Amino acid sequence: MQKEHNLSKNQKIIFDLIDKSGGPMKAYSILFNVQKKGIKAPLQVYRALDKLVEIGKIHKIESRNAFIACQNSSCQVSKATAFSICESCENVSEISNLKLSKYLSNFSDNSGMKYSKYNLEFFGLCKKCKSK
Amino acid sequence: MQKEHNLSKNQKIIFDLIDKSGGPMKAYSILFNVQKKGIKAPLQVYRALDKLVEIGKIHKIESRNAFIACQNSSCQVSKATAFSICESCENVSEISNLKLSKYLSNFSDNSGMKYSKYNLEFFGLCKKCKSK
DNA sequence: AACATTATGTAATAATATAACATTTAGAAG
DNA sequence: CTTCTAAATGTTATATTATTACATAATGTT
Ligand SMILES: [Zn+2]
Ligand SMILES: [Zn+2]
Ligand SMILES: [Zn+2]
Ligand SMILES: [Zn+2]
Repeated sequence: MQKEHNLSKNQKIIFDLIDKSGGPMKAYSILFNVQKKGIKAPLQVYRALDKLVEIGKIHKIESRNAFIACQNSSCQVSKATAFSICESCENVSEISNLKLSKYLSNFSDNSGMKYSKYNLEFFGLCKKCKSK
Repeated sequence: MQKEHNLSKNQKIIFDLIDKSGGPMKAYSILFNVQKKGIKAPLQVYRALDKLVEIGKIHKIESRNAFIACQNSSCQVSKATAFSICESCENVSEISNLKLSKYLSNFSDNSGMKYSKYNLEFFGLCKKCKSK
């Protein structure tokens, strides 16, 4: 089970916005959208984002510098993330696949390194974009 | 086999620098290092980086906004990349593991999406940093 | 109440990346 | 060789993403 976190005021505003958007959002787009709620500065946004990432409520899509609400309810997801990204419409969704996550969480090579975290991004064309 | 690409002047300067560094380099650090060779503007660096990424001579480490020379000689590597990143010393190395790359290249879920590319980043502590 | 931790507010600035436009170089085609 | 085209370069300006520094306020713990 995921630990319950009581989000602070700014964290809640920003999480709700991202969550409702249903897709990835960029920091300055978030900023623009929450200015009417009193959040005026980039740092306020980035601080909330940092915290939300830390507790696994959102994830950063590294290749896009964007943030998406976690679509997964299981534990550990913030340390083991996988996404599919459409290179045409930029639709992003979180992949929830037990076999994949087990495979990657247990992965080890001959480097002597024990991995505590991974992030995987798949790229391609989504159904819609493929049929165009 | 990888197609031979004749690198242009700027591309060669920048590739050689990254390659010799042995690790990831950031764009503006590259810029600083090649200014004595006549490359004066960020765009000159980014254009060379774009091309080098495109042809697979370097890869971008998305979580670090840094670029590393490909340590892999096999084909298709630019569409199927995996890295291990030490969160303490920031050492990065490219993972070359046939089983892993086969597993991921063949991965498909129920989204109806056919993936043409992926990038995987593992995080942890390298041998050195673990023993400190 | 005292203390520590977390969150907030604000301004300035750093770091990363692209747009727009002019020019040059290198290949391919005739 | 000449013409055409694609790729690469040069330059200036600007857009986008993210952090530093410092002051204050709210929250939780002992
Ligand atoms: Zn998630
Ligand atoms: Zn699409
Ligand atoms: Zn490679
Ligand atoms: Zn290390």
